[in-house]
Amino acid sequence: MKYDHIQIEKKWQEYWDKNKTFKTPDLNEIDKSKPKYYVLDMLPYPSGDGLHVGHPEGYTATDIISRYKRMKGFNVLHPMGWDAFGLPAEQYAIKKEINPKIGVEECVKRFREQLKSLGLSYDWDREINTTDEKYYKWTQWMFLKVYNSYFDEKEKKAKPISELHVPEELSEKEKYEYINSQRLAFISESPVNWCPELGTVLANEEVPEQLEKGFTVVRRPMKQWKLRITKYAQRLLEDLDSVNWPLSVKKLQTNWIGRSEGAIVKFKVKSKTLNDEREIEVFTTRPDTLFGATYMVLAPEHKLIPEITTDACKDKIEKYIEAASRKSDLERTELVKDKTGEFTGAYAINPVNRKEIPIWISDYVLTSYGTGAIMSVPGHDERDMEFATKFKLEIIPVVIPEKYKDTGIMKLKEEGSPEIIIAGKGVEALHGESKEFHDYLEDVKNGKTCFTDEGYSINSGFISGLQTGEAIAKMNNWLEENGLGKKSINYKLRDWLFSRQRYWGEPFPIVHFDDGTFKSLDESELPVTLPMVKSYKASGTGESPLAAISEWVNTTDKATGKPVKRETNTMPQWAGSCWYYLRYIDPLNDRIFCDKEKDNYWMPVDLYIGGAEHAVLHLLYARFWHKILYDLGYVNHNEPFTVLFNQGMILGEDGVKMSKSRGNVINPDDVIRDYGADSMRLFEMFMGPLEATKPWSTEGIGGMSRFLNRVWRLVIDDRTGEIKSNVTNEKPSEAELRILHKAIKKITFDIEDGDMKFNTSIAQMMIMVNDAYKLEKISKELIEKFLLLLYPFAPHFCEELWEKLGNKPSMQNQPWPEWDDAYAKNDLITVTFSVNGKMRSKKEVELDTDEKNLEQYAMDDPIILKHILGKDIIKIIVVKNRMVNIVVK
RNA sequence: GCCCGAGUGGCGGAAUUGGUAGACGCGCAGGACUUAAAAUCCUGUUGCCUGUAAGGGCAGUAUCGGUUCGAUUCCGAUCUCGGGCACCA
Repeated sequence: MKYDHIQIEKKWQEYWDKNKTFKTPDLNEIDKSKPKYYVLDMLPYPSGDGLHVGHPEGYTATDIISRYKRMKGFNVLHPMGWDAFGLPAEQYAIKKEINPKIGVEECVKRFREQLKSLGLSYDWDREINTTDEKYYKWTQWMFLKVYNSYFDEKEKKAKPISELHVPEELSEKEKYEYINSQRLAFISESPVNWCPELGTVLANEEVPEQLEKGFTVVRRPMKQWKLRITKYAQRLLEDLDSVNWPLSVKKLQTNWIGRSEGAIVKFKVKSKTLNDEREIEVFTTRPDTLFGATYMVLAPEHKLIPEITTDACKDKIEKYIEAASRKSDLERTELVKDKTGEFTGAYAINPVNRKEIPIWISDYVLTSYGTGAIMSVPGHDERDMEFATKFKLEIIPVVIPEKYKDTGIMKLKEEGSPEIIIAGKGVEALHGESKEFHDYLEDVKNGKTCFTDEGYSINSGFISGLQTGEAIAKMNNWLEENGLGKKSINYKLRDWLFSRQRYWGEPFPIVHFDDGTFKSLDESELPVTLPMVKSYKASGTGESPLAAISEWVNTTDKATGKPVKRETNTMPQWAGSCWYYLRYIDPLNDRIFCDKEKDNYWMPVDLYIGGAEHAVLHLLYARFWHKILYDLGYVNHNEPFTVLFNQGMILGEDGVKMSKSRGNVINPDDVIRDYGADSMRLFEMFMGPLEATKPWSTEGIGGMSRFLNRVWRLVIDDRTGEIKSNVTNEKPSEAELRILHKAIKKITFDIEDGDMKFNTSIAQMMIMVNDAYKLEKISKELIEKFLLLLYPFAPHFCEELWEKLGNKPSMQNQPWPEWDDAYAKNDLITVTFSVNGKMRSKKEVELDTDEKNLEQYAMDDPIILKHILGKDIIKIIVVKNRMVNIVVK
């Protein structure tokens, strides 16, 4: 009987299902003396197209680890579920003209079948679906927790809003507003990323992906829900140190959070339109360049603009603001290389030298970063220089590179007049002495050179002559002493835009009163379910389709009996996946999202595998939610995922990304039908390290199927289907033990080291099989041990042979084999002999032959003798168990 | 422009820590079995030069240079590709 993958895989999948082989018992039934291991795959989004070959790659890796860890005696949690709210599911449903709920059911069914056909060892009793109301009830519950919390600046953590100190003297309305302004979930009216094609707003993190798909994204002021993730910027940054994640992902998150240290500086405004003096605050990372600030620029959205603009400039300014507001982000950045701007007619006073400097507006200053205003130091900032050159604004060099330190600073310090290099004596003094330095200063003044690095201050009064670091420190002190500014830290990270104007998402547990106020629902009123409707297409007006369903929107406030309208925005796709890993731990609990004791046992996740595309989106959001839950005491750990691993992409056979339009998509169903799930699993692991991007190969998987057939025929007689006659019950011979123990050692190391390089494990198994074929007879014990090694990789195949050899299923209960170094090591080792570093000869010697003998062997070697004949031996290097190198002249 | 990561045969990829470059697989070539094919098994497979042959020589891990007895591995510069960020003051 030949190896029949279709029949065998079906048989064992049914067996595992029926016997619940991979069920993880509830906490009170578990043997707690064993260590735990939580292996998690990133929650898949079931699409209409089904799986592609990229999905099983990561899933196979986690499956290997799961099966291995169970054999090693761990309690393993290895669950699977579905992330199904959001745009793709909704777009799919629109295309098919069905309700998304129906569409999701279809896709999930298909995905589940496909995953099962891969023989993955999930505990299917813990399956979750983010669109199930029993699930999203808790997503809404968590939103309430976020909404009903504020961030305590002293303790740097979230606390219940009931603990917030509200000033007594405020009126009721002011109190309401004050509390709302402190909540971690809040409504804000600000420019957001509006995507007209999708009819919804997008989070900053989502914009690049949609632009890549060819959608447009424009800035548009809208009232939206946001989550105050910025309060957690510092913790999200710091705690990256405590997790074992790929450096690239840490780097990505670090850049996204974008911490920068600097100072806030206050500039007084001098304007004809104002009687009192107003102040403009700016953020700068280089307070040492304050003496070089020759003008200011405000973002077009800056609040002070209407107040300070002079009548003469009003028209032009208003026009500019109008034009800027209509530009998309893309237009404001990439497409427009030329700087634009307008003069307000107003001036500010540079606090360090009392100089009057003009105030401009320009869209190169972003309203959402820092204070929305900058001081311009054109000599030392490329953007400022570009602007200054275009509008003919003054440029003063205030920092010089290290190489001019001596010619510049030292010399002038001796003369006691460090700050007058530009005019008068300073320049005179330099003439003839250092033309190069003089030319450098001229280039800066003329806008030809821009020096943005650190160096030494010049033309800067009390900080002239200081190195940048010292200059910054001294300036910061000066600012603080004079009440003109202070040290400050800024982050690029913005608050998370949390509402979408679409149907297919979690409704907010919020209701609005007629007077414009709103309140959250009580926990007992959850879940707020999505109404089943016919038309759920995006209205495109900026309003959710839910707004049109009056019988859903209009309801009554439980507490007051007043008529209220439900919030009609829905939550973004990421909401459900922010906490799913907690639900797996306690999926049926209807009292709480996850029992705290169970959380304490299973969390944190020991291994988390998924694609790199989630580096900032999901992984940042999930960490943020987890920290809030931690602060409020619902979970026991600060970070959810201890180890993260990114699997690489699988490309088409042509070496480019798989896509329908290219026609290079490989369907796993076909592969499993033709070669079997075991061959596919093995091949995906054999293609290369898990993290690498690598092309698919149909011929390659044929080779893997050949390998399994070779193993099969090693044991089974093809014609009779019986165990082959040369398989004996004798103990393995020494030769057999040698090939076995080497393989056990290699494979155990490969799995344990966490590099996810299973290609070498499989190579080792192939070597073992090749060696076994050379034996006259084979011990049954050897084959059984080999099957245990192969089992995590090709489980159906191994279960079948295991059973055929007379053993009881399942192999899952067998312990992982141990190796003995006495057999894993080679007794004989090949040592190479080199002359002048060039390998000339080699010899087999016993392991650990001492250096003296090795040297003697080399000197006795006729080939070596030939190469050193008639030459002087300068040096002999001997490395035990490796080589001898003779240096001659 | 800035920040990561990677460049090894025809291809995917191996090479503890600086110590035999190319494990294992694919492909290809030759052979065995077969009436034939498929399947299977065996042999060979970095390039160039040399030899009837066994063999021998030289070059070779993107390029150039450095450290070293010895470099795919360490250091410096350059090139190419992939990923991320991009007026963040």
